[in-house]
Amino acid sequence: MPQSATTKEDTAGGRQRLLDAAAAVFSDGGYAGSSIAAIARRAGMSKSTVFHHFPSKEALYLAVIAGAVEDFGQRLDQFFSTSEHVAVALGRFQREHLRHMARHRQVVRLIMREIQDPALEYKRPLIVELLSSNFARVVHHLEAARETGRIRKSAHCHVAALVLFATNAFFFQHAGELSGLPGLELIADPDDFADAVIDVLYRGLAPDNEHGVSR
Amino acid sequence: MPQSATTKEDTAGGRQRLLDAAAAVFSDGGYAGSSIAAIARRAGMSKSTVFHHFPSKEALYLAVIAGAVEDFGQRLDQFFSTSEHVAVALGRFQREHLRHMARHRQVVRLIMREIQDPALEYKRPLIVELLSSNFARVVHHLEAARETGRIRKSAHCHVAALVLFATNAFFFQHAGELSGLPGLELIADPDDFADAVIDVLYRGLAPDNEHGVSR
DNA sequence: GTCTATAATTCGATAGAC
DNA sequence: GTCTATCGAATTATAGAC
Repeated sequence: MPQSATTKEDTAGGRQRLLDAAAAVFSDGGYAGSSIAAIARRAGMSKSTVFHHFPSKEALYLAVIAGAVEDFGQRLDQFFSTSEHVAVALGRFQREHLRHMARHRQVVRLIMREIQDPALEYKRPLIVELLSSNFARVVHHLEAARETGRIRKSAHCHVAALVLFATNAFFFQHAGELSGLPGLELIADPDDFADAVIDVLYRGLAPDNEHGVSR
Repeated sequence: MPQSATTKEDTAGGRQRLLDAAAAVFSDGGYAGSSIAAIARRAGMSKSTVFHHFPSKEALYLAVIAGAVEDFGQRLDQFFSTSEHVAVALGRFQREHLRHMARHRQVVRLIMREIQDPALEYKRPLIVELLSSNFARVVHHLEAARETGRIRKSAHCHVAALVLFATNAFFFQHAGELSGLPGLELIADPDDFADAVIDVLYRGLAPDNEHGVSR
């Protein structure tokens, strides 16, 4: 901890290079299929250097995942912080989330795989916790908007947040096939897609004159 | 083709038993990790009988997937066919879709895995085609509703349909962890969840007085 | 490189339904 | 008798061990 900024930041520092390399290697090959040696080679450093930065393969693996998730969490609040119209804020969140996933596609793939069938079973709660934290943050912002009347009082914020994440995850996973489907070509652009989703979510499908519905 | 109903339906007939067994075995173990022998054993028949029903392991695998998808496709139209309120129809679709996935969780897992990293790479288009067909059907129903003014004219039906599927897929995959999250316990019941999603999607998040928004 | 175990697929043959 | 489901044994293909 007592390093000076110079040491810490390091020009394209070893640590970050290591994390990137690990993300790439883990991403194809999975946890078990990736050797520290391979990661070290890719990062252009020796195995011992890897162990200087992280105490174990597990720790490195988790650091890769936590890094991307927390990184997004840090920026998340900004998307909502301003006093703009909620729909605008939501649109920005959605676009930025998609961009973030695109930028970190390897880590995202890692996370998704880890959730489907965990390589580190007993670490799952930890990862879920990380993701939940960001989720809770979005919920919180929605609820704040609801309090101030910028979102309808009866809206279910948890569900709304979930729809946001779910839709983005889906888009991320299937953007490839999706763009081939008739009617969705227009949506090939993530930004356009994000806007379209928010349009539906914010304005709803109901005709403009109608309101409540009974089941 | 010229079999009588008796022959075809067969009391818990071998064919269906085979498909069920195949779904179970393929579901854990994946395509490569599952042997015809294991499937035959599970279905209580000999290997040769398997090949009597299906020309190859591949064909069996695909039949399992196609079966579940087409089964849902057949019932899909009914969910929309009536003249009830769109929100009601949407709610039913959402609930039935979740139920269908729950009933066929093994096949669903198979499909999701197949899409993530395909065991039968060159069959992917076929599977996508199957799924797309159901997707297109939902879009079609939404568009019909839009024509008749039961959904607002400016709504993007493709995106709305995608949100439906995406949300359900997400729920299916993460229902476990989800129910642990604070604020989502209430949503543990799939039916309640389905209704909540439709509430958001149909009515939107906008305050009841407000309408269009510029970005 | 050969040898071997494992898994896919093929080949008759049998038994029962209509 | 023909048709279909079923089986046991025989035949390939393949991947890994040595």
